[in-house]
Amino acid sequence: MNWRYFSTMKPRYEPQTFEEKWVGEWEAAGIYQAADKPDPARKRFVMEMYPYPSGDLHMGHVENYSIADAMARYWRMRGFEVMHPMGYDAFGLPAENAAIKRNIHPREWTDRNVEFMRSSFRRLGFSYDWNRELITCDPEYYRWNQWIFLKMRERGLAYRKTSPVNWCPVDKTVLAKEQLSTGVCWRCGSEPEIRELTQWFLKITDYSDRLLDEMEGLRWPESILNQQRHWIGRSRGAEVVFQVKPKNTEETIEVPVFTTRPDTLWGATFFVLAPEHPIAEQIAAGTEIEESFRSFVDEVKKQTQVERESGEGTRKGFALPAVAINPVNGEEMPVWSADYVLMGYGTGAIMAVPAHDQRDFEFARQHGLPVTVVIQPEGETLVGEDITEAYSGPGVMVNSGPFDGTVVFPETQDGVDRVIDWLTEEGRGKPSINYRQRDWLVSRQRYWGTPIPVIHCDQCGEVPVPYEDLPVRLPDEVDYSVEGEEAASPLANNPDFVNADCPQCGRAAKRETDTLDTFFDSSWYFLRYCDPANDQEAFAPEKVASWCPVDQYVGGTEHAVMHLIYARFFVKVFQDMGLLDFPEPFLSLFNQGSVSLGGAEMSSSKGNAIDAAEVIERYGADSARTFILFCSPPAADYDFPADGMDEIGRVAHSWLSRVWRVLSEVSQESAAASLEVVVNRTVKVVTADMEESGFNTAIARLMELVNEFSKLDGPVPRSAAETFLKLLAPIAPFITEELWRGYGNETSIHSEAWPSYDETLIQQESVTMVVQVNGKVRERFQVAPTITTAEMEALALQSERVKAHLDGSPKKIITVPPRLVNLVV
RNA sequence: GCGGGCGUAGCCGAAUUGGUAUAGGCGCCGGAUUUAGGAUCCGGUGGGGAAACCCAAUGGAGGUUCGAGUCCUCUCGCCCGCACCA
Repeated sequence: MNWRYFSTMKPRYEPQTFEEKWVGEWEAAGIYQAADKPDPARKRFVMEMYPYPSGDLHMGHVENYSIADAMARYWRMRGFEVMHPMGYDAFGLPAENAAIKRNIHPREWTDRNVEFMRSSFRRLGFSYDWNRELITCDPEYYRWNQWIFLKMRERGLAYRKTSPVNWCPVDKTVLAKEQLSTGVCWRCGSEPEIRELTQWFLKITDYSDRLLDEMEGLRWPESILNQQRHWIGRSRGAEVVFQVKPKNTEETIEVPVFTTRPDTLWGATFFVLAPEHPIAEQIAAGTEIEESFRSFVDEVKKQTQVERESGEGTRKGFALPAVAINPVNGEEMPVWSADYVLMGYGTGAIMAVPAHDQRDFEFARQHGLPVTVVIQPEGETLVGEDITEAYSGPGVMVNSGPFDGTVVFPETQDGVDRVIDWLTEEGRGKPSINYRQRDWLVSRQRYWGTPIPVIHCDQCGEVPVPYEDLPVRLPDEVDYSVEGEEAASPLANNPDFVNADCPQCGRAAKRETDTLDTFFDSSWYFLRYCDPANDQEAFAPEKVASWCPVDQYVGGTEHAVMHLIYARFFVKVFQDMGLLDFPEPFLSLFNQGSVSLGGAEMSSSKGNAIDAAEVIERYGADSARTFILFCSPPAADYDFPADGMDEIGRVAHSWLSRVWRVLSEVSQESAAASLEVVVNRTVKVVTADMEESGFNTAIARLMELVNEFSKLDGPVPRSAAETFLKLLAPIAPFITEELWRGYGNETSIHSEAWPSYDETLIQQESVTMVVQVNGKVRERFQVAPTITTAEMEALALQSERVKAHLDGSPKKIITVPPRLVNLVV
């Protein structure tokens, strides 16, 4: 006997008629709300990188959230307490630029977009705990930015210094080193100018070693870890002091150099100072080359990074009137200034060993400087005049005084360390470690950000705003127009904001007018999710302790050395402050692939996007989600065909329609044994797929099961149908709920337990055994999975088809129960 | 140049990690049903053959192995990240 469960059943799948209804019901039932104190053994903190609130949402965005939501829903069904929050990275340049362009306030623009994003996310059925939503431009959020900033300042981790910094002329603000991609501004692509400015920095370099060493246990894509390792760029070597003698004076100047190859010290044939090096200027000062040197420096400075790259091969140099003394053998060598030596790395000065460093080699050949070989590779004798490139591999030290005959392996430091020890004993040098990473420049000359809570007083200097006065609120009035010679924030135009009393002496003083980089906001928002309404502290340590660290983080690769390093840094600082007791914020990181359309990056503003709202309107939210999870492995890139919108209809909507047709009507009869086996096997493989985030293959398995269902004579047995719906629920939450409730279930499918499977049932299924002769398949049998080796061999040898390829008895028989027999003749 | 990754059907992609290559889907071809459909259902879809059956193929060339998409060597092509880091 069959039941038709839908008295008013619509024959067609029309998701628009029921999807929205469930959003409200789920929220009313509170099924996605996370407790403050979960069972620590059964908790999962799942989150995606929170979005910048923009006014549109396309299928590229949908992928990120669909992946995380499928994970969150799966784990919830697996019995975990799941926290899956959402928030908005609501400060920042785009809001300000858009506001200027449209002549509205950034807050208005932002609020509108937040409202749009929130309703889009609800419509897509993402299982967020909306009670934890946060918006970073909310004073109740950014006051804790200010609190953290002041705490860091107390610990000496936030400080101001004057230095050459990158200033983007289009965005009209300074940039952190991390925000230059290939030498240009990461947002707008313009070439930055170098300006000498006083800026706020965070001392992230104090944490370089921990950032490097503590990443080891993270379940992150190797490429991200590698990018971070390279970004931090720790290199071990020695610092060696050279005596530099300008020709026009008797005095000598001590100039330290950093080298990773102190074993090549005896091969140093010249000495190079960066053009910006103050000692280079000192040497030139008052000599006849002073003018020409200055124009050389100007010429080098004029070059941007991009130009320096294009001018590859020519190494500009300037011979300075000085000699340097090699501390290992007392030999004099000429002193040069050259563009390839950077002031920003090491000490800004190098010993040049052209025989063993390619850059030094090129410079030496171009400027006629000597090349002395001091490392001979095995089985070869290099001659300085003849070689055509530097040799940097392992070998035996020669012409190296006490170290002649020492074998060195630069890769492993073998031999090199002996030289460092010797230098240290002799007082000529010491071990040294250098980092590529620089301190994080966090001040920005923009309005729409967190005001830096500092007051500048003529009497007292730099005075922190007292904690009880936080937050320092952004004023509503803003005048972006005025721009002086000095890079200044629009806040500087607002006298009501700027003028303040010094908290220490009470006299008239001026507020800091720069705001914080928005990466400051995102460095700790995951902690705030644990305690979003706390007005006494940034977060209650016990709440963070019960949910953090984040178990699964989902996002793109673009933040490899920005957000993902900054957040790690903050957590380590909080650990030192005793606010939490774990070293790393994100245990597992999943990078979704990029989504493009017709080979070009999806972008609504460029008119090259598949709009999520349009997909929902035409096919429903489930189709959007199912398509994006099915079209390719979630970590792989996917390029939509030109008719991408139709493709979603052909693939996802038509399959869900089929699901609808096949499962609208179910039978109360129990499933036949053969169907039970198929269902159990499906549970097994889909579970394995979900564990590995293999959503595309999970959907493929579910498609196979639907194909099986449709081969049945009558309606699908209810138990089988419900198992299927549970497996599909994390991916397509609406259709599964609609059908599930249609069967008469009174509570949500999303609160159901994930189906289990019976392995013994799966073992009853016959499998195909193949018989190969010399590796070629000649016969197949359906056999029980429990078949023995002897049975397999017997079966194989009795086959006529096999005998036809056999000339006598096989030399060797390989069996792999229960799948394969290979006969070797 | 350095680091990471990829190359399987016309297209997106599977392949228990060394064991039936091409699951699932799109597209295409054929059939059924329908007043009609760009709907639905069924079947086919590397090549040859009526069929039994035979042969080829995972960018290319070698190698290890009873057996290689998977491991090794070389090579070609593409994508991403970093750019003189001493």
